[in-house]
Amino acid sequence: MKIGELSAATGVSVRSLRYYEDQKLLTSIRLDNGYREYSPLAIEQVQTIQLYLTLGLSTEQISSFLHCVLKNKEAFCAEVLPIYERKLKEIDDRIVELTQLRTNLIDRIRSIRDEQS
Amino acid sequence: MKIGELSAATGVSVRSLRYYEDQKLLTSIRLDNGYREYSPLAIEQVQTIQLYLTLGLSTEQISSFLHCVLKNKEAFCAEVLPIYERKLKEIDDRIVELTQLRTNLIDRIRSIRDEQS
DNA sequence: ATAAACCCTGACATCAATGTCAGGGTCAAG
DNA sequence: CTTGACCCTGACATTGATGTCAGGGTTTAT
Repeated sequence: MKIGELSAATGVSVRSLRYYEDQKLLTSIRLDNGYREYSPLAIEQVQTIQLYLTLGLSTEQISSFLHCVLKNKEAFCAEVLPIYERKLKEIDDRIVELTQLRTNLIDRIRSIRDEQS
Repeated sequence: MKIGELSAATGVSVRSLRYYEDQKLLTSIRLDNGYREYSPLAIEQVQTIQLYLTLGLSTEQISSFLHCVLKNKEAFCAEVLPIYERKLKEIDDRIVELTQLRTNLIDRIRSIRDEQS
């Protein structure tokens, strides 16, 4: 499968597929003409990468456990849990931050409205 | 007041003060030697800028109403409210997004823990 | 054989406030 | 007069996945 086909099959841009390879998330062999050739398994692999990206993980984090997850169930990859937990803490912290901002903004909006009425 | 003094008085770096001027948030006059000279009012002005930055507004947004806010109370500046409301919506959207991500992560963490026990 | 559709690499742009460095002028105290 | 502490401008770096373009080779269908 050539890169354009993999892109069509996954909805991921050609640019991104090359980037994933750069980041060691995806491998391909090269044909004599220099074109990348992908195994059919690459489709599932790309979908897995996308899944982790939408979870907010970085390519670096993904690369640290992807080799394992592609062979086993997540639960058997010891690297996954700590990364999930770190990410969860990041998200919780960020939600707290945004919530405080939100409260502050709402107060200020109310003040303006009150002064105008 | 020279830029270093303003920086000391506000806790804002010299680099940032120059940037604010670039972005039309702050003005200064120039002495014969090319140095910036600030009025004592600049201290309060910088603190006001900082306040809006911590609310998550961009320098561009701030510059759109700062001239008004420095002269009047916020409530009399018609430009402020719509910007606050837009920002509030952004924050709410982001909180929803993060909350979904959070739920997803928690589910995955639980699955892993369940499978291991 | 030619054109369209693919593929390749390398590089710059995005967002935005701030850090940092280089190269150079100014001022104040000893 | 020298040294250290300021000040100036201009420019590159940061973050990170992706878009986009240039310049050039390959393949495929007509």
